[in-house]
Amino acid sequence: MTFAKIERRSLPGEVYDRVLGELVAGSLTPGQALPSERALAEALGVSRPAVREAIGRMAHAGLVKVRQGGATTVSDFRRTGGLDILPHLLLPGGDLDLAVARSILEARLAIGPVVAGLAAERHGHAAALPAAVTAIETDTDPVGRQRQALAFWELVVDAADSVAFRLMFNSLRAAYEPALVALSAVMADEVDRIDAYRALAAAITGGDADAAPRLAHDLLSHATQALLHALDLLEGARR
Amino acid sequence: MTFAKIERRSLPGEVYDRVLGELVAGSLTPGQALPSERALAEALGVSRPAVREAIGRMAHAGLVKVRQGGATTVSDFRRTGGLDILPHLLLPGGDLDLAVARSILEARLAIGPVVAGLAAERHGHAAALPAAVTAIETDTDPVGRQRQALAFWELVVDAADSVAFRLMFNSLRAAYEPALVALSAVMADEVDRIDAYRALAAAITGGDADAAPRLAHDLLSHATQALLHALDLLEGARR
DNA sequence: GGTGGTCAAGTGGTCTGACCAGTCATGTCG
DNA sequence: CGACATGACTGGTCAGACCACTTGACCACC
Repeated sequence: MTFAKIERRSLPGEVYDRVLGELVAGSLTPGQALPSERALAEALGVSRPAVREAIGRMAHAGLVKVRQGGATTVSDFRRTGGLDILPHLLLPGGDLDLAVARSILEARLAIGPVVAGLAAERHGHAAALPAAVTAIETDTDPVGRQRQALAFWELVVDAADSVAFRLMFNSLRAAYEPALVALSAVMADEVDRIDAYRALAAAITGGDADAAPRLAHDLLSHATQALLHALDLLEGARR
Repeated sequence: MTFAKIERRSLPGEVYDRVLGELVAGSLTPGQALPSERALAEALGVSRPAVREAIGRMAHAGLVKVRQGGATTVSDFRRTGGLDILPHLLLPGGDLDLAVARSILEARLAIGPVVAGLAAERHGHAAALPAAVTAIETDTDPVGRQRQALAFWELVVDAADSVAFRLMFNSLRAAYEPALVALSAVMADEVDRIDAYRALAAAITGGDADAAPRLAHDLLSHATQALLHALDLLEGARR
């Protein structure tokens, strides 16, 4: 028997999610004034510090603009938000946002090969790659394989030795992981191609900066196609 | 006469920057325990709520791990941080981090062409591009030209109609903007190539998804080369 | 008619002090 | 020696207060 983790969410976190939910849902439009902290605190049944902390995070993330004395106004998160709000946009209120999912897939397909190329150029810390491939191969669970594949890519990003791409990967993973279980069926196609992983690992460790991007693109494009197709179907079904 | 805006920094923001500074400077290593909120508050001469809010933001950004009852521990920001901490890594304490700068340039060079390609594919909302090129051309101030060029790229990203790339752009811009003035000399080379911008704009509005990435790469690679060279020189000088 | 001054109300900014809840090291007892 | 109570310490939350600031209305003045 497995026990689901008891979730202990913090109060400010809850408030943050709640307000952000209103924001991405569109009931709070850019430029509009947020209710005052005191009013929000009363409406949500929490104390002002909790609301303050949540709003402070939102301001830090560029989602709202607070001005002392004046009202806190909503910013256009598409113009001012950072990559870290991606998870909230992907699953606003539990439903998958198809446009966001599509854009994440595009980003994955575009960036993966670049990172693989950089990793091949610098092939310094890529010694662990073959073991990571074996780990994918050994894992029989579809979800487990996805996690192993994620770990594989993490090593690739590490080998690329680029802070910017590393942080980008972290943000994208944060958006991807919650949907990981739901995607396991569609992704099985990709994570089963052990040979493709092995070839990519070999190109990187071998320092083949020409082949690595090509192999990475080849590896990623299959599932990307499948997923985009699935998204199209979903979109049709929702209409 | 122009007046510089009076900047009013918030106390929690100050605390955040201070602690993050310690973190990226390496005096707080991953796994290490942060001083308690009360101790930090006393050490920094502020109240506990201010410290709490700062730590709350850091936890939200994945920089530290707080556990009720236990100590707050430092995470490895390279493994858990999001793209939004990039500005802090680029200018830790005012000095430019060369490796970070290099990685941002690589990311720019890799992503720009992809976004341009997507924009050409979808050429839906690219009507404003020619005007943006004219805006670059009209501006005589080197720094102003850079800002106009940034606005140009913003339109390109918009035309690409990809949320993920949009947010990525926002994060990268946040890292880039503080250094904009310092870079104006090296970037002048790029922003003076009005014809290259015009050609790229034409390819995008014309829906030429083959030429757009090529033109974008061509446009970006020049300054990238120059900047990487400048970074090498800087690195040599620092040694 | 425009300018600037004054004032009150409302907002965010910060602090204090308090209590709750969870963790951990300590020391005691079996 | 080991299991276990216990107390010190940590973060989580709250209420209430005061300060700093913005806004808008009103008013006196030029």
